Amino acid sequence: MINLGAKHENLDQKAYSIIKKMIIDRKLLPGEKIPQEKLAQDLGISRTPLVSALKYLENEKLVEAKPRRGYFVRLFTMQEMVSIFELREVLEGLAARRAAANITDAQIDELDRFFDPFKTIKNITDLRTYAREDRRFHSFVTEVGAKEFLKSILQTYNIISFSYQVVSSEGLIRSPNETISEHLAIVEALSRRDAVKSEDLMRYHFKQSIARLKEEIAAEATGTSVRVKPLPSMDSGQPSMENSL
Amino acid sequence: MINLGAKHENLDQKAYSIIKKMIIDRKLLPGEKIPQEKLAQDLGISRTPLVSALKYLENEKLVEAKPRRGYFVRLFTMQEMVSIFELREVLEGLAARRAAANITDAQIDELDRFFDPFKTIKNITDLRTYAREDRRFHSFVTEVGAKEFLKSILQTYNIISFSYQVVSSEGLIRSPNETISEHLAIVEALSRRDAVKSEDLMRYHFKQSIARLKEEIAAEATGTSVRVKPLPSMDSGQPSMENSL
DNA sequence: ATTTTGTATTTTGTATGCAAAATGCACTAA
DNA sequence: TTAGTGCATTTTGCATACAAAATACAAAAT
Repeated sequence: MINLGAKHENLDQKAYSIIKKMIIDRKLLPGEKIPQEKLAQDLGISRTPLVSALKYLENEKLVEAKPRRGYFVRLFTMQEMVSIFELREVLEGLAARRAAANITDAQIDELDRFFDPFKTIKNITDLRTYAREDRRFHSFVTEVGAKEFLKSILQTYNIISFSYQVVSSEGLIRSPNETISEHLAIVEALSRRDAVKSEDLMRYHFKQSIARLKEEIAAEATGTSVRVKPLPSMDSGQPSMENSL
Repeated sequence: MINLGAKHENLDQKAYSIIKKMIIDRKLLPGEKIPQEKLAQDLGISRTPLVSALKYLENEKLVEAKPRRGYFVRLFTMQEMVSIFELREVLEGLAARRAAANITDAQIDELDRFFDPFKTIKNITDLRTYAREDRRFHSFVTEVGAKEFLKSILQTYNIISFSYQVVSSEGLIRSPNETISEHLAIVEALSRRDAVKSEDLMRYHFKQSIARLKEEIAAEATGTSVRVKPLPSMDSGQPSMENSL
């Protein structure tokens, strides 16, 4: 007896996807209140499945419930963003380790072409394109190495990173000239299916960015820099899930 | 202006806590269907807040929703249990790292008394007491080192580990004689506030248990052993959240 | 002009009702 | 005996209704 997926996708699931996308695409901004009645009408559903969807988003931390006051798009402090990156460090490290163990020959071919346009350039200036490739790369590793639990957690925190857009310059914490070699080193370790090295390099990559992030925060505190801010608005052309490093 | 907590705790939160406890205490067993109408009546509430609570438990993975069929206490395969332990490896590793950085002098004193009754014994036979101490130890590290995000994730997976009771002999994967030295080494590193060492040792501790777990699974597959099974029933006297290693 | 108070309006939390789907069960056919 | 088949019963998903709480806002008091 086959159990055909068992997923009809109810209204709350659809609402969930739509609202999630609205947050990612910054149609709903951090801190903003979510108008239940209005949103329900816009989606053509009642409040019941809408609130269900909000519950999901609540433990995904994308949304915050204040009892008797409603739901708000969640806002993160800089300290919390650092915590999230520390989480991503160990989780993507694990994903890389598993990816090295699972990767197929075809996937290795695909992997080898990552960052191709940048391999020969000495000074990378096209931040937008590099940032996109960066996100695509992290997505790829997650896709190959993470399933079920790890995948769902990682997706959540990647979305937070991205939707909050901690950093300016296309979301890059460090310049491409600094990170390209790290990226290529990870690619190389994965190609060799070296699990330990892949994990180590991925964690090193994150550690470096976290250190920089902390510097930025310290600098901002002393008034030296003001690059760290949520964007005022933006339509992510490609709704990639990853934040760039 | 003070924002007094902002938590009145609605019915769904209460239901959530109660159901969670029922799963931990094995009043509801893995695979079992959750009878909405009946449970709602037992709790003296309507289905609306009950279903809300189930949504929470759903993305905590303690419960599984099959559309149009209802909610079921989630059941995990052995492979999934290994994945969960791999997750705990990196997450508790991170928790240990942070704990080493945050721990107070008072907490170090407390920590030093962990495993006291076992320090002088050459062959530990009281598995039950050791297992409890083990869980208490892991809880302590989580409490000191993990907050917000990390904490909530860890709690979830610790509960799964415990509620599913992967392993026999009080939930211990390896014998106390094997793990006591690892535990004491972690205690020592934390006391010295050595973040790197604390993380490394915690991960080593998990890696060892994971390796053993995989052996168990392989052995079970070839019919050598049958120790790995969900318990038929049991009232956890102390509802500790941690699974023992 | 600002703060406070009181009242009208909106929004939340929860129960309830109902159609559609799933389940259980008696009956029939092999 | 086992395997269908059709019908009655239960359960789910969702909309709706409504009391209690929160909010907005106007009038009064400082």
